[in-house]
Amino acid sequence: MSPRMGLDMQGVVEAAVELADEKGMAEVTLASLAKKLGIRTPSLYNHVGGLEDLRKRMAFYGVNELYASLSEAVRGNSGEEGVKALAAAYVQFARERPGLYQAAQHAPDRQDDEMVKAYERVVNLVVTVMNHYGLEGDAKIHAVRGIRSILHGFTSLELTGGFGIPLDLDVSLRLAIDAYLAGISVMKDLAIKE
Amino acid sequence: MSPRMGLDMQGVVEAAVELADEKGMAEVTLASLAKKLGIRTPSLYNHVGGLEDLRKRMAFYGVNELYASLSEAVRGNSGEEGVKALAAAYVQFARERPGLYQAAQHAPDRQDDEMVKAYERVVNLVVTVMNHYGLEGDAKIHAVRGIRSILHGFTSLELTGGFGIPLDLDVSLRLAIDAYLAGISVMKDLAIKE
DNA sequence: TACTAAAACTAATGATATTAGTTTTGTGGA
DNA sequence: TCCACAAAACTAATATCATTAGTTTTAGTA
Repeated sequence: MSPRMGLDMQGVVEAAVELADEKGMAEVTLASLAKKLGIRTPSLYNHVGGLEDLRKRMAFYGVNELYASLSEAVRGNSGEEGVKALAAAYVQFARERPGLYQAAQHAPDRQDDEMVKAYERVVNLVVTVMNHYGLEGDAKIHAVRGIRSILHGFTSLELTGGFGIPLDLDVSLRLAIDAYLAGISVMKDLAIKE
Repeated sequence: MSPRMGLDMQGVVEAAVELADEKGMAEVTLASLAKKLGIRTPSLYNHVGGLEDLRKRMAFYGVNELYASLSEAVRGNSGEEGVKALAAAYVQFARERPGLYQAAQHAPDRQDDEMVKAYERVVNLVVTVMNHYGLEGDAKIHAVRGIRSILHGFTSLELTGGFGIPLDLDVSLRLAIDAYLAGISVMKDLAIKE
């Protein structure tokens, strides 16, 4: 053990994420984080490289947590059930940890190998559940982009208060996914018959 | 004309939007905006109420510009063609004016009547093009939420660099919309036959 | 031409991020 | 047991912002 073990980076990042979930990413400053941790602002530089570095680490943490939630939800379910379980887990994650979800949206640095890998794990999970539809090559990529768009778009609109009318949001998402999947199925049938 | 006509609010907001399009919303500060306009920071307070007020006005401007682009694109087209024209115009807007699109995402203040109305105009445009599908009541609202989720999700992921693979993005969006619309059609047919 | 109100300014304050350099302190080895 | 040291935390200082208060400038109008 190193001399004088105090805070560590993981604890700092997790405290920052707590702040984000409580008050939103905009309220996560080095000043507010230091206050929460009971230390002075410059002491944070012993654990993170600065505000931008903190945000990157929060994004990394968020993407990994999202992956954990999604893979847990998908486990055992395959095909259409898998997609529905994934979708439900996706919005649940964003609702329970809105700040962390927001943090995970930080534009991924393509030079950062660890970050790219973490991001790809999530995308590959979506690819896996979509395998049930028997799409190949580009068609599969397009289909995955579609699902990801629905999930992120719906979540983002819900979180920013974009849906005004008080009509059950879970039903909206379920119907959107159902329609999209039904559409993929019929389009695939059409393509085969040609 | 009032004494000493200099800048006006509209000019300030438009300069801020230019900054946003050039460098992203994060770079839009009162300091950088004042520099761009060749005045000192406090002078901006003659035209806007502060940074938060500026952001609200940028969002309002963005939502109105988006509406103008979308309604122009939809004009004349009805039904499925209308939806496709809307979708194409939506992503085109975000690509040409990424900062303005980002600005328009600022969570709408439900107390601000003008803002709420501007936002509703956009949503109602989507409602209009979706009328072709003959959905009624809640079903229509759910369907509109679905389209909005696809459009915003796709756009947001594209702008933040969420799509890594170099595969034609326009095709991805077109297929996603096609699949969703096809799905809505078959689901409606099923519901009728029951 | 003189008045006036808006526009723009200077000055000052408080919050933030960041760097440099100092002090504290817990742990592992002498 | 005690001591050295490295990490942690600190103070001090600087630079950038947003914001407020109060002053000066200036273009249109009476």
